[in-house]
Amino acid sequence: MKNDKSVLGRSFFEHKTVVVAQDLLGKFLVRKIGKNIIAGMVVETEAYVGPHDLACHASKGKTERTKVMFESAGTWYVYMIYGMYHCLNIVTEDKDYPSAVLIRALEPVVIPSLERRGKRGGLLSEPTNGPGKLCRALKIDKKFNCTSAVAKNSQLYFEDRGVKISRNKIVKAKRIGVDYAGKWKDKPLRFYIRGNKFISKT
DNA sequence: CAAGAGATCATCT
DNA sequence: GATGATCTCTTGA
Repeated sequence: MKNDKSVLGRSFFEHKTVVVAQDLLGKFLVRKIGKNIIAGMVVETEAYVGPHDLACHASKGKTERTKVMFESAGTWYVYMIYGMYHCLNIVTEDKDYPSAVLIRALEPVVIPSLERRGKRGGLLSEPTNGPGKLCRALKIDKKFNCTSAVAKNSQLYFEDRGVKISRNKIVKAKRIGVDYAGKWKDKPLRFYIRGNKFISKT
């Protein structure tokens, strides 16, 4: 089915974090704001894979801030960083196991039905090539923290629009901004689509 | 072009 | 009181 669009459900996120991080490439992040819909294709992610991962916020234990990562798969983890930017993560794997995928970059997409009506609503006018920037563009803030991406009526969720990213298009790289994580800082847990123009960094 | 600093605040010690 | 899963602007070679 060419035009088959399906919303990703909980089971999609209940696999190993490194697998989910790669499977999310080519999926679409959809944001509903009132009657407007804006969306982007996921082109870059990072995996934070559990309590033993020193770069994972939850590696220091379960606290008020990190308890979201212990939630069931498909829960949003949104937090503020450096006082000015939000980062968007989707919780993965089993409940009580702290792991998540950070959405680092999107490729802007035009929603045809909105464009036809002459609206600009479908086109992202702000850059989305970085975790802080995409949150600004999609107006994501802490209201989404601890909410579900797999619930009906969610205003923020993923869709599969049939785009398939072949294995050899996926680049593995070390994560960014985690120099404090000791031997974990160089682990190849960042994934992005080879040649895509909307990657946060090269 | 590369490198460095500042902005600014929730969270943890 | 320190620091960070960032971004942008300024400085200087």
